Amino acid sequence: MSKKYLITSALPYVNGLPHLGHLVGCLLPADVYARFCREQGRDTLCICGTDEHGTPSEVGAAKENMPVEEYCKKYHDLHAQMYQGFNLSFDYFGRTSSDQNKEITYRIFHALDKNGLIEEKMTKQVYSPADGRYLPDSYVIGTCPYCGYEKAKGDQCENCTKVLDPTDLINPKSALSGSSDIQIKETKHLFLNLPKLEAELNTWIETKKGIWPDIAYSVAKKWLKEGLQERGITRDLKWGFSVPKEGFEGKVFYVWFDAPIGYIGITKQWSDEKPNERNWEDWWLNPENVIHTEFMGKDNIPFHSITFPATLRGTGEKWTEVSFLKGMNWLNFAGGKFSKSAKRGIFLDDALKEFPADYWRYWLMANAPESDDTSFTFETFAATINKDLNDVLGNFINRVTKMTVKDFGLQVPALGEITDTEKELYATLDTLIKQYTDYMENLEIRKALATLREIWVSGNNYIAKTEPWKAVKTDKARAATILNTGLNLVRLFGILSAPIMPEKAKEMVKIFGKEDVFVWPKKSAQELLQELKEGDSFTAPEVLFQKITPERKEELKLKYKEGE
RNA sequence: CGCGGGGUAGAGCAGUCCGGUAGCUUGCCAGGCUCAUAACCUGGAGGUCGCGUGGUUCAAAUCCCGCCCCCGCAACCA
Repeated sequence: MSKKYLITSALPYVNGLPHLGHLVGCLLPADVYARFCREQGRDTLCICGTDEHGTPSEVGAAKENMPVEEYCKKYHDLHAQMYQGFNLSFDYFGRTSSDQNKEITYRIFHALDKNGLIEEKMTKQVYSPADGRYLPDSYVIGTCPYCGYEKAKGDQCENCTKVLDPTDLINPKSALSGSSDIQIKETKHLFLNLPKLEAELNTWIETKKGIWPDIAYSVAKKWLKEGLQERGITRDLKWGFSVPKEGFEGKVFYVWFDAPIGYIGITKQWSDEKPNERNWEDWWLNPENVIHTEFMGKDNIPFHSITFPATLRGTGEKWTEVSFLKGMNWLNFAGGKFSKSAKRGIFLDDALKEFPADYWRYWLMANAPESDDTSFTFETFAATINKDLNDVLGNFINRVTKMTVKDFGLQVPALGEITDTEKELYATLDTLIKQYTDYMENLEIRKALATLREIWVSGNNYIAKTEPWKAVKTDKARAATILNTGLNLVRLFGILSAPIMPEKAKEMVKIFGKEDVFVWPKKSAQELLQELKEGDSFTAPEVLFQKITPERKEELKLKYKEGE
């Protein structure tokens, strides 16, 4: 039985709109890899959705004066719409608040409870009568007892970075209402006993050394080294799955308990749509036959490498675990963080208004923050789009098709004698395509994109060497051979670019009126460059890419306040 | 305090695991070509690889020690 490829992107929190950072860290690479896998002919399932429970949703809904269910639906739909705009090819974009997720969450919870991994503890929680709710730690602000910073949050002081409890703060206030009437209440909560699973997790994580990216392995190891602690999985909120246990009425599961379970719940949403042909258990209770690749920003690594695997293992059932965890660093905006509240950075709706999705997709993958944080600037964005997409790729397509139309019309000219120059091209492409495929397979995204670019360059190189504009005057058959090869290159470049730039790739292939379902090339370059035959007709393509002018670049910098 | 990541030509990165005269892209300079989106192709200049004129070694960007700087870090900021 051939393996199944399960691909998940970290679930973006429903509250507010996503920006380029969300896209680059998990959503986009998951899509690129899913496309790659599908083109390889693999049984692929790519799952994503919105993470909906928790205080920020409740607060956001109150602010917009709507019921929290409605609020979440509204933003869920907005997320879905934007991701569609970026051509993210999730097989299902679901919700952690779905009935299916509730069912799976309960199932896992009961199993953990049965295995003695769930414990009750009394905890002190901050209650604000003015807000009529318990406050999460970071919603309490006050003066830091260590450095005197007046706007320290109850979980950590941003000024001195000390980790705090809300009760440490001097003059604590609610960040919501500003009320200083803060009460500490004793309330009972459930905890997952992570220490019991620590040794087992450690053994498992060590098998990932040298396989997972450094950042993923070392963050997981760091947590284990410091020793796991029991982790609260319930909260005093209304918006969430109610806790199915006596004595816990009125409490819900903590968002971080049901959010990763959401991958499974969402898969069940997908399979419930066509229960006769789909079965979520084939994907999630089938560890021997499923390769599960997860994509996420570095903040999410602990949950996916420690907490969630522990949750699944604790059930005693054979759940599919993460095989490869692709953790990404941050994408910053002009040196600082993207920020919703400060309106810093580029949000997805704006991005799509400025440029086609494929421009963003290409830049983000070519500059993916794999080994270190990376900054987005319009300077590098414009330079990359102009050089790589316009000068190298776009101009190649343009020169080859224009020349052919002028000298041979709208038909693929005949392939004549194959010379050493063609053979050299075949050899170069064989090497580069192999390299490109390997990098995609191993999720070395920047290197993959650099190789893709090299592939495009090899086309220009070939044209420069063979000089068809001269050949057409002296040896028309030779010119025909060169342009035949050139047109085949255009089509091949389209196929190879498809996971990264699906729209533009489609346009590149479409001019030959052939398939628009992409199949990853497995033949030799020589065969690949003979798929378009003499006499096949094609249509002259529109100019595929537009340059970003210096004026436009400056406008964008001003508009998005780059450098402020 | 501690922990993790990073510090390599003007800019952005690879190379570090498995030591052997420092590589890629962009930018700059020169040449070629003129089919094409003033583009393409070729060549060149440019780096004491954060610091210690530290240790190991015939040989260190790569291993060891000490230090400095940047980014991130306890769970509802991706």
